[in-house]
Amino acid sequence: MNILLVEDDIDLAATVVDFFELESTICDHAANGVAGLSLIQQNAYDAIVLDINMPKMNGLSVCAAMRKEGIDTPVLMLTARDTLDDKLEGFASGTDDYLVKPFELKELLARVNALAKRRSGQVEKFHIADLAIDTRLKQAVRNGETLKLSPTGYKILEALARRSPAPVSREKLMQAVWGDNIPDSNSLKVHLYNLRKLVDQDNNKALIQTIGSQGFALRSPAD
Amino acid sequence: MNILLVEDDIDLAATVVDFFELESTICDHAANGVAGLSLIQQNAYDAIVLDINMPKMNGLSVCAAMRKEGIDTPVLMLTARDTLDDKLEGFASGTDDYLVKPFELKELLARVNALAKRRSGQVEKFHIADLAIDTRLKQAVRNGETLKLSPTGYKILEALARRSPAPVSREKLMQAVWGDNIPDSNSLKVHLYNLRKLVDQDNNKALIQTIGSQGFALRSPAD
DNA sequence: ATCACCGCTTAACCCTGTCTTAACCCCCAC
DNA sequence: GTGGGGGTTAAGACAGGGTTAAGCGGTGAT
Repeated sequence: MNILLVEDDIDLAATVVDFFELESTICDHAANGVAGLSLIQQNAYDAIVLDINMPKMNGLSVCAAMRKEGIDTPVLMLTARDTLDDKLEGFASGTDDYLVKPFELKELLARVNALAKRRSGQVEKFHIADLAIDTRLKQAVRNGETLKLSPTGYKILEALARRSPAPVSREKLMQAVWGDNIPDSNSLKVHLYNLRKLVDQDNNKALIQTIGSQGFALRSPAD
Repeated sequence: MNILLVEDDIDLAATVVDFFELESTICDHAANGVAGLSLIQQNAYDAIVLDINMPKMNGLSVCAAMRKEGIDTPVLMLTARDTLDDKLEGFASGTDDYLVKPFELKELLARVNALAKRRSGQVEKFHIADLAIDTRLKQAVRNGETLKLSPTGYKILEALARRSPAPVSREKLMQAVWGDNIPDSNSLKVHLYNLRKLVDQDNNKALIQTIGSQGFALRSPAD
């Protein structure tokens, strides 16, 4: 794992770098925005941690600049306590996550790992047993055959895969498919039914499982 | 999302509750520390917002008390403007974040969401003797076999595991399972019976133990 | 412009597993 | 002996999920 920290507080930066290296994560460091941007342009990082308040070029500008160049490395923003507007702005400029100072080191690590992983998942595919999902092509393959999923069917499947093997509650699923305004009735049930027919079909191993009154999970029956 | 606000200023509290409900976040309210603590003990919140200055029991004490009981729900502390010392004290008592009054509602919401989300992403696993419980997967494994728990069965087991090896009173268990409205009769007894059949089965070492008239504990018999 | 097709929603209905209830039993303490 | 706390059992109620079919709206082709 290869990440970049852009932070003007030298003490804090040193602490973070040390901690990350303990976890076998290589962590470059730049002390201001301009230096950071230049490193970003030169290297391929798995994730980037940006402080917002910095001399020369603040984190938001750095983020906006790199996005403009088409660099889609995930970015986690570090913000000071009382600057909410910054945060909102941050997300507009292409930030993937943020953390409020002061923070715990292990939390930063966890989030950075999550971001890096998420991204590698974005480019690649999910694999659950013999089912492969390609989020870019928006299609799923099982047993060599690409499944003829409807748009919503695919959305549900991807939402399940994203959390796999953990169960996903009905609400989360509906959220994932319809966003804010959810249809009245049991539409989800029907979609799940149809999805199962396509995915699990005449296959012995049913990957889509219903977990008690918790929700649904995508995992191989053995687990 | 289910959060608790403990705040003695009724007007402020009402404002916050209204705002949160607009954002489809259920927000309980307690007007003083003692009431707050009792709600905390009874319910499982995703996050708790505590005012520091309150009659009867201040926010710091509430936070310290709940941590002492092993409740690790994230806490956001509200502090008056010019009491920095309070803040430092706050973090000592187990606070996860704080906000200075006056604050913007949307900022409070953003922080509370961040806290709750952070926690829900965490993987929590419990190990009691040869029993392993994974709260993310919502399943329990003993002796290599995953147990076929009913929804309520799992809830009870998780509640027991959360406090293990301490005993959990009937009331606490019922709260954990049914929340507010509890069934009339001896349903818990039956659930416990069924749970034991699944967990302790033909195993010599019974992990679910009944403690005097204290309640029930999940621990290995040796302890 | 019209028609056919496809997927989405809706509202039934059925079925299975789970929860509740109310017994009865046992053991121990008083 | 009596009462209370807990364990065991079985039956009925119930909810949640599964299944099916009909109708609606949009889209693309003719």
